[in-house]
Amino acid sequence: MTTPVRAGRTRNAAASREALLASARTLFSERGFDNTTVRDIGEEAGVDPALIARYFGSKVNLYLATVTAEDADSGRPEDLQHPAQLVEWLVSRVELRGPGPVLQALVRSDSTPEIREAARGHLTRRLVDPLTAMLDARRVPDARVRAEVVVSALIGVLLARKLGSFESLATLTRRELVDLLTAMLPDLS
Amino acid sequence: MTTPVRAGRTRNAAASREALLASARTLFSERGFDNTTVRDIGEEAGVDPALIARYFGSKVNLYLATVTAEDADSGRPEDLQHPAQLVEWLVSRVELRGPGPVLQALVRSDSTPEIREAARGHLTRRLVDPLTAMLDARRVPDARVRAEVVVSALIGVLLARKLGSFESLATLTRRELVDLLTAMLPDLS
DNA sequence: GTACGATGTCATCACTTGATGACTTACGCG
DNA sequence: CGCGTAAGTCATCAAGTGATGACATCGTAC
Repeated sequence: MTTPVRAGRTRNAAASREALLASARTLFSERGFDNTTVRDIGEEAGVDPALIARYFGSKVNLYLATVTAEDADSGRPEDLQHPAQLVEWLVSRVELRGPGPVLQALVRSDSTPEIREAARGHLTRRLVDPLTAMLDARRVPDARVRAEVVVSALIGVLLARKLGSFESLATLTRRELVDLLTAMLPDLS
Repeated sequence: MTTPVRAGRTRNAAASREALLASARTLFSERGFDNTTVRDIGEEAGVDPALIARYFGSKVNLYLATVTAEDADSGRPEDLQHPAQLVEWLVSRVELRGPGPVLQALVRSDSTPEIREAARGHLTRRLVDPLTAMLDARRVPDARVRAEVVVSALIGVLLARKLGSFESLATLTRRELVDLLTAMLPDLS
């Protein structure tokens, strides 16, 4: 046990790595994979972009690391009991932390298949599977496909709102949005 | 009245222009703006990409031309009377002709503001406004914001389906999808 | 049939991107 | 101290991008 993980101040590999990861998450989440450059990430993190290669190997691997980090995140929707809570959770999360790199990938055709697959798996595990279980428990028919429809619909609405594509949608309060979505999707109530 | 518009065979500016426009629509619709190169468009159209500059000025202008062409398209949803018909129309359209360059833009953060604005206006005019009118006529409260939610939700679902992001969703027949969406969104029935 | 303008081709520019490796600097141990 | 290595910096590469303009070639009017 030689060096503690957060060793020195000015030179700190762990801190640089985390800074890159955090910036990558933010930027991928805002702009998608292709529209984020490693130089952007480095600048945002205050770290030389060459270190991305050192710590993550490549831009793609950095992206995959953000997905993994997302998986390890707190506030698991698996704990929720009622579908309406999932809407609440998802909306809050997007409002507070941005759509995240994964939601973007659902409806974007860019990126390598590798990336799409990672995002797809993440979404299925974190959102579709839990929702399917909830619907099943409530004897909703076609639970799985309905869960997929709900998740992709929610993502469409949340991304459109985040991007300011529609005026009325963008100006709703969070509460109003949650209530409206719950009202409009009876499977959730 | 010197030269008819569709003059010679081998050399035909109008035909080349149309070929570029059609290919651009297809590729923008599949990959989004940034992930489509002018070389791709030229190859797909069987036309030298340099002609894009000649006939449209720039790649951005070519995109805007596809949006305008979309506006002039047949099968206007404005003619529809019932919200459920709009789902039918939108689903059919996406299945047959792809999502189109405009739907992509709703949930994508790439592209210039210029492009986003054009796509936004198009969507509002073609989908949100008619749906708002229909909901208004049926005395649905908050018609406009509900229309925006429905449209962005539908786009989320259709893009996810088109991209194969979710398995069950991708394997539905068109009919099943329409019925399911109509059932899940009571505003539409 | 010939000359001119419209149409199409091509090489190339300037720029951006992800990646790489040689170089420099600071930390921490002895 | 001073040295070795981890950490950070920088110049540069190769590939790809949109755009441009010089050039070639076809079609048509005269």
